[in-house]
This record gives sequence, C-alpha cells and structure tokens, in this order.
Amino acid sequence: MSPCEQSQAEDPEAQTDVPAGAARPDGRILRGEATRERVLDAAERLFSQEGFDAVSIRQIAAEAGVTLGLVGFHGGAKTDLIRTVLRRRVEALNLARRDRLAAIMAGPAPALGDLVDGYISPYLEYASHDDPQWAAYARLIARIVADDRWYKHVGELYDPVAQEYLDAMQQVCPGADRDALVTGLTLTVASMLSLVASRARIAGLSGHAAGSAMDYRETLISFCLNGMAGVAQPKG
Amino acid sequence: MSPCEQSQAEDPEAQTDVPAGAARPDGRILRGEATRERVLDAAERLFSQEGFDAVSIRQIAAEAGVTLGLVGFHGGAKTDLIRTVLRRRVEALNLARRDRLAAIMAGPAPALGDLVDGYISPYLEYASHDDPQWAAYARLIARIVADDRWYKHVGELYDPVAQEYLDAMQQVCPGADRDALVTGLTLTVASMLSLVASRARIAGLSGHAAGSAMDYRETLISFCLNGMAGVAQPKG
DNA sequence: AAACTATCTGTACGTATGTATAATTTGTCA
DNA sequence: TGACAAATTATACATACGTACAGATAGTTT
Repeated sequence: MSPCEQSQAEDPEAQTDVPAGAARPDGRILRGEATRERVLDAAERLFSQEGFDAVSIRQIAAEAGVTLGLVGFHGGAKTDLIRTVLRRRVEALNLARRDRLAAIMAGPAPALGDLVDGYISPYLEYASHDDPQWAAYARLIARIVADDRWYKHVGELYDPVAQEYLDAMQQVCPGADRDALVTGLTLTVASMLSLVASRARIAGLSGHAAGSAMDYRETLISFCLNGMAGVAQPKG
Repeated sequence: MSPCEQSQAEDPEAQTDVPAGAARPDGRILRGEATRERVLDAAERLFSQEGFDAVSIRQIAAEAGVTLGLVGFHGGAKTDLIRTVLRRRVEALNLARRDRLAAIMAGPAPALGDLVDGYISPYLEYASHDDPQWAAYARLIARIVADDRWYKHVGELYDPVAQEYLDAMQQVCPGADRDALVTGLTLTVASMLSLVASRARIAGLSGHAAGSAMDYRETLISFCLNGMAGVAQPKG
C-alpha cells in the first residue's frame, strides 16, 4: 500500500487509474502528500549537505519531523528516495533552459555567448533562489556528478536539453567540431557546478569569504564563453 | 604501539628519536612498511571508486589482503586513514608543478598559457600514469573537492603552490584583478578535475566511449587558457 | 638463550544501519 | 453508521559498522 512508486503524474486529471499517493480523481490531494513533501525536502537537504552514504533514514525522519516508517512509506528504499529527489526538479530547470534557447534562436543574431549564458543562468538562479530547497538541490546535483552511481540517472534527465544546446551551438558555429563542443559544454557545466559545490575553494585562495554564486556569474560566463569560443574554432 | 600517527619523516636520517613504524636509525625499514603500503593503496583505490562513507574498514582489509586489525594498526581511525592517503602523494605533484613554474618564469617570454599548462599537465599526467594508484589518487582528489569535510585538508596541501602560480599570473598579466584570477584558476581546476572524475559525462553526450584523460588535454588547455585570458583582462 | 618490541591474528562489544510488518489512527464514501 | 483504504506509529530483525584489545608470532638486540 505504499505510494512510493508513483509515476511522475504532474497533471492531476491525466489518468483515471491514479497511483496511490498522487492526486485523486476529484482533484483533491490525499492527506499524505504534505508528509511526502516534507520527507523529500529533508532528504534533499541532508543528501546535499552530507552525501548519500553519510545520511541515514533515521536522520531523514528526524529532519522531516516524522517517524521512521514514514520515510520508507513515502520514499521507498533509500536508492529510490534519492532518485525521486533528483527527478523532482528536473522539469523546471529543463523548461527554463528551453525557454531561453527558444528566445535566443528566435532573436536577430544568436551568438555562442548567449547560448552559454542560456544554459548556465537558470541553474545559477535556482541555486541562489530564495527557496532553500532549490539551493540544496543545486548543491546536490553538483555533488552527484562525481559519483558514477547516480550520474547515469542525472545524465538521462539533463542530456536531452544539452543536446538541443549543442545543436544550436553547431548552428551558430558552423565550422566547429561536434566532439570539441561536447567537451567544451562538459567543462562549462563542471565550472558552473564548482561555483555552487565549493565556493570554499575560492574563499581559501582569495583570503576573504566567498559571496553568493550569483556574485561570480559574470566571471563564470566570461570564462566559459571564452573557453567555448576557443574550442569551437575550426582547427588551423 | 600503533605506528599510524607517524609524522611525514621522508628523510631516513632526519632525527634520532624515530617514531614507531618509520625508518630505523640504521636506515633499514621496519617490516610492517610493506603492509602499511598495501593498506594505504587499497584504501586509495576503494575511496576513489566508492567514496569515503561507502567503504568499510573490512572492505579495505579484504582488498589489501590483510586482517581487519591491521587496517587500524597501520591506518589509525578511518578519518586519519583518508587524511594519510590524501597527504601521501602531495609532494610529488607540488614538486612537478614547481619545476614547471620555475622553468616557465626562467624562460624568455612567460605567457599565461604556459602557466595554465604548467598547472594542469602534471595532474593529467599522473592521472594517466601507468601506476594505477596514481590514477586512483587523481580520481579521489576530484571526488573529494565537492566534500567540505575533506576539502579543507586538501586545500591546505595544494593552495601554497596555487598561490605561486597566481603570483606568476599577476606578473604576466599586470592589469588583471587578483580575485578574477583566483576565480579563473578555481574554474580551471574544476574543469581539469571533471575530466578525470567523470569522462562518463562526455561519453554520454558524444555518443561514443570516452578515451583517456590525456586525449582531452588539448581541448582542456585551450578551454582554460581562453577562459583565463578572458577573466584576466582588465575591466573595460 | 633471554628479553624485548614491532607486527599480526582473532574475536568481542556496543551501536547503527536498512527494511519489514503488525497494529492503530484518520479521513472518506456508500 | 459502518465499511474501507490511506496514513501513521511502534517495534523487531538481521546484519554491518568502527574500534578496541588480549594474545600469538617473529624478528632484533643484549
């Protein structure tokens, strides 16, 4: 009777055979929905702070203010729980990136810099979002990409939009080698994530406290744009 | 009687009151030294593959082919063990970087690109080293920087040389803002590490298997050089 | 040979882990 | 109101964990 294996039925009226725990046919939310959200939020926060293996189900329960059994009830097994957490916010990020991409390509003179900015900025904005859960999620993604166990899952979620950006980049830089663009975008993403994952690095080297990720946005975009422009040039 | 808390007495004749487990006054190595190395190697491999929290002392013992107690005997507590592993190879990397830096600055026309190359290449070379332990260590470093628990320790080990490179960069680019250089070097390091940590990302986006980290060296250096040049320009 | 110390083995302890489940409460609909 | 399912509690289980330690072994020194 656990609702933990529900599919991502975002649309309340999408189907008649509603999985348990999701929206009801009459549109009302089952009472467990708020609890489920608390559990996922707590897991998101703790996983991003301590890492998957260092966090116990009991910690998550305490952080969420629920009993131990409820974490399993709403989140399923631990590996399912983090998968759900990772999947939960993908749509919003992908949508923001796709919107920007469409706007850029519909404009008069789409440039490589616009595309780099379009891919990076939504993540940075969410990472500096008022909602601390978004900040936690951004940090979690930055953590997870170095872990082969979860990268496969994360990659599947984000790669399609990345491919759309790569297509657009190829359109804007006709002579560029596809593999070079792929590597360049990978390095761009790595740079972007590093700003969120460990501003401690910058703080340590600069000698003063690091600001918000947004404070580094200009430098980051400049770095990545110039870097991409470098690798996008046809050989010769 | 555990030798696990030995200081880094690399010089066999450095002191008369030798800590247990290190070199003897007569220059001979105590018999446990080979075992200690096996334990550290196994920990290095496993930590780099699975992460600190996912690896148990018993796993390390099995991987090293020793009994459980020996891991604690030679490695101390688990947190001491990873600290030792992280510290063990720092000297070699710092030395290689310092050598390159000296050669560049003694040359006729030191350029920003040379400095970027000088900082990146030693790590890439060690990461692609024949010795699989070096590859494991490189992967471990790439993993660890996203974890605040260990970054503090790693930073202390590598930041002094990074500062020397930053000084040299400022010398080569007199108008550059120091904070911009710091951010740029941080992004450069993040890009460098990402190539080692997860070539799976590139493989996933490109559609074909990823090669060795060395295959991406040119693209990486081009990306980082152009990126650094971008952020090193005085505002205006 | 005897004393000594580094090295190594085997085991035990207390605690924490992920997960399952029976029993209870709560809200909804017929 | 009474049946029914979702939600919640409390507890139990088997296992794995990090660490400590008493004792055995093996070299070295006296």
